[in-house]
Amino acid sequence: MTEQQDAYPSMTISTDQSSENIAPIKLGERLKEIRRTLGLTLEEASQKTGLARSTLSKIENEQISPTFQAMQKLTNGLDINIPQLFAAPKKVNTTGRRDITRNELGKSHPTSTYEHELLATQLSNKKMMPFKSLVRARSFDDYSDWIRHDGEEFLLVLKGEITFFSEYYEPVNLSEGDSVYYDANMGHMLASVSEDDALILWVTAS
Amino acid sequence: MTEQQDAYPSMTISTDQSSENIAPIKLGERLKEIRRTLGLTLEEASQKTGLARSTLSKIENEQISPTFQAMQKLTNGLDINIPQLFAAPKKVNTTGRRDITRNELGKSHPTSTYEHELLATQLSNKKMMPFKSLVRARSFDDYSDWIRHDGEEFLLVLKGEITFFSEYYEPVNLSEGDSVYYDANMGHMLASVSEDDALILWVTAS
DNA sequence: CGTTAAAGTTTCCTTTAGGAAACTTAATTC
DNA sequence: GAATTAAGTTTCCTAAAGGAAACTTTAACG
Repeated sequence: MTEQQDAYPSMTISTDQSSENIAPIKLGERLKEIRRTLGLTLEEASQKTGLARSTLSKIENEQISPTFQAMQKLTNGLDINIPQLFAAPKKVNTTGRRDITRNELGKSHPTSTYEHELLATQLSNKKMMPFKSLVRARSFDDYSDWIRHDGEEFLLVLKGEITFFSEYYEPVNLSEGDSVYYDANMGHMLASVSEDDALILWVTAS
Repeated sequence: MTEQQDAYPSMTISTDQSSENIAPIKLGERLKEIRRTLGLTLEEASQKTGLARSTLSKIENEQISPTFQAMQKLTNGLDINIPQLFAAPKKVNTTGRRDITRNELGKSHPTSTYEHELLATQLSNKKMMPFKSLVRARSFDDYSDWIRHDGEEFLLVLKGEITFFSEYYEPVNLSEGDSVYYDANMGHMLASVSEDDALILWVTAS
């Protein structure tokens, strides 16, 4: 498993803008945008939310900071949820992003028990992290402790056979084509059954 | 590809509780819970957030409805994000969920261009949807229009060779072991290159 | 253009949130 | 178990939010 992709005339095309969003949320701006999108006047929005026309105007122009109570009326009345209101001030437009990784050309991270190959390295801010990994471990004892982290994991055996150990269940053997989906907060670890390393694909999301 | 897993002495164990959360958000309660979890006294929280001890107390006891401004101080000071504050009043504890799908024993959904096999059908409310699919289509013409939907997709070729068509890029051929990660809002479609159906694994998240 | 109607803003007043300090309750120490 | 301290609540004041109505701006029409 090589560790460089630069050597390959890369097929990767990606438009990607990272940059965290720490900017103070322009609540008013965002609200006006939403109202406009819904095709509502202040008067109509007022009726739907139960907030005065004047109050809405002031909120939209950042003249006042609405109370939580007011915000609930807003979100209920306009049928939007709160995260939606704040979380996406600047819509991080990801449309059109794409990243191709050729076989054996991911970014390699070898450890004693695994050799992880991170796929789709060109894109940041993505919902999932896909890996292809060689499972080197032969038994439970190769680990010092359970692997445990936030999020969920999906795993599919590409080649070989592995034993999937987990905190709350009995170990199971998985052959080529078998898969598991599990919560990664539950302690877990893998071992190859045969003498050869096993190859797996796994994807995490949190 | 069979469509029943019941026939197989299933390895699937899953603890799963759905139930939407529409209940009026107990902001104060939740806040107190968070503060306690962080091991902070009102005084300490006051220093971190810049809000008066008394104000915090009133908020926690639902005596006042904090302004958005106050809420920002709260979330910044305690280093929590706003969605987290509201969105997860009752922590949906998913720890310990697991679902094993044996090769060729997923839930099958045949169409003219694909035969989708949904994996990990036992668990609901999961962040990812894993599929194994036979790509039946032989050309672009087998489709009437782009496939386009919310979320992101990761795709890996298990067997055969496919052409990956997408709205903003030139078509690319992907062989066994190759993968793509892309935004599913970008129009996309697949065709098998050879006479045989190709086999792919793909995972969506939104 | 001037008139009218609708959408949006500002003013003014009432209600409520936010802060400082007094007070109460719960824990700790002698 | 009284004295001391720390954590939390309530009071009282002031600063800011919310609503009704007056005012200004924009759009539509003759």
